[in-house]
Amino acid sequence: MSLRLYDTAARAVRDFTPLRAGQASMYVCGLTVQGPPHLGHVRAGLVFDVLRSWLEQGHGTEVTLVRNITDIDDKILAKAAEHGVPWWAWAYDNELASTRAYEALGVRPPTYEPRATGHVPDMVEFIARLIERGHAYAVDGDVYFDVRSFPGYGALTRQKTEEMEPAADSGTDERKRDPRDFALWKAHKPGEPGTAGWATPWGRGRPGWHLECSAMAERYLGPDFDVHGGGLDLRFPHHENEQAQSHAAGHGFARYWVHNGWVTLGGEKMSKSLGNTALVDEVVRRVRPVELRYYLVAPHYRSTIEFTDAALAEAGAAYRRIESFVHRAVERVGSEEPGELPAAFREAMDDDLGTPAAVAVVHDTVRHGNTALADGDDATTAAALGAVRAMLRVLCLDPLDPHWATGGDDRLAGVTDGLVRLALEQRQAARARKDYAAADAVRDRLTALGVQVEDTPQGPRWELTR
RNA sequence: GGUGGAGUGGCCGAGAGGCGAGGCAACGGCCUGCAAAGCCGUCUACACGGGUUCAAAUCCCGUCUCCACCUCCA
Repeated sequence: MSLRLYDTAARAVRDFTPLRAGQASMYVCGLTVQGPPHLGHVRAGLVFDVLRSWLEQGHGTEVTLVRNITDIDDKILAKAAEHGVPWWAWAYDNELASTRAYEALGVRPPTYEPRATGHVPDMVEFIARLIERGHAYAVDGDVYFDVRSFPGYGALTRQKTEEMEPAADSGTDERKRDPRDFALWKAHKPGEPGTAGWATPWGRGRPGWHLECSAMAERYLGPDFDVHGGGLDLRFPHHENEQAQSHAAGHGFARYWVHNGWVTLGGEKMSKSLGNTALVDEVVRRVRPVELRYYLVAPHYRSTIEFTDAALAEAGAAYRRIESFVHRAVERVGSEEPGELPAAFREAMDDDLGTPAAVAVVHDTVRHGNTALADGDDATTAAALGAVRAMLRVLCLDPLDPHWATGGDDRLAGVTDGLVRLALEQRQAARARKDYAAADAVRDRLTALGVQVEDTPQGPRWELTR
């Protein structure tokens, strides 16, 4: 069974066949590091982390994943100026914040994470090629892509150029041949810092946004590659422009376009201008990162996720049910290594990365495992544990993965365990002499501390509830 | 104006012509000294109005509501 993916360009689900058998190349638009990341920003990272993981673990495909950092643009310059810091320091600070956010949510680093500012020579070459082929022109140090020279413009998003609203700033710009022409290269402007400019054959200036992705995709993945990913809002103009540039330069470019849906808040797309953002840093203070990952990974990647505290709490409860099975099963049968993936899980993931159905298989397996655990059927318990761990490993949600270790002080953990056991022994003694008031008092005290006590046929066990 | 998406049970969230996804909550039962955890069961939903069909949440026509993009956007 092969993976099927929804391709935005085809507007249909297509069988995924990589250019080179056993190897897949993916380019994902990363962040413009103008501020700290919110949930919407990291969703894209998460979605393509899962896609990569499924290609690797589900299909034995070797994945080269390139996710760029846009570290120079109008907003970065504006915000840095507003805060009185160099633009490059502002960008780097936010790049570090993004890396921390990805790290917190278990998003593995891509194969490579190139920065726009590190690829100016590639862009210059790219522009020269476009000018040579008659698809770009320079005016006063700016270089524009000539939309009318390229008949395929608008193909990705089915935009008919004559129906499009003219760009807000285009009416006044008489230097462009067409209002829809977009900047490949921007001339240095008087007020801008000198460090935000590079010498080119067309004068000093800085990169236009769209060009960097075309240039970096070519450098690391070649003129043709498998998947190009990013958020829905990038379809137009960003991806349309990228495709136009690369096709006009003679490249095959992306073979599949994959776009993830929004995270909304109050029914609207998270954005700084609306003030409706939930920053990763803030949310992670309220819930464990692994629960946030479950919340963002369980719905289908093309669905909108309306962020609410109640939904987040529900996701946490659902995840703890899985986690609790894994811990209880390990206590009973030892830490079974990840085993075979259930067929239903494979089918779900192959069907356009159907994580909702895949997660349902996890829950079904957990239920069977719980029954086996209650029946003392160790062989079935172990098999369920192995399957659950294998599925969770694909989603990077395995509670036994060292990544999710709480990381506390081991010595302190030992002391805590000893103290809780001491209390539980007192409670067991009270229960033995049927002094239930005393036994319940011990349990109540532990509950108040966030220690949940469960009596099992093998004796009492405890778990932290938060 | 153009392009694309959405509306599903108390809630979250899948599905895309027939077969009750899954989870959370609630209620009942089993288990328990009582709980907790777990298991079993109950709640039979698809924005609205028409139509096609033996059969429609799913296809067609119309309507309403919401969201996104149209050169800053994950």
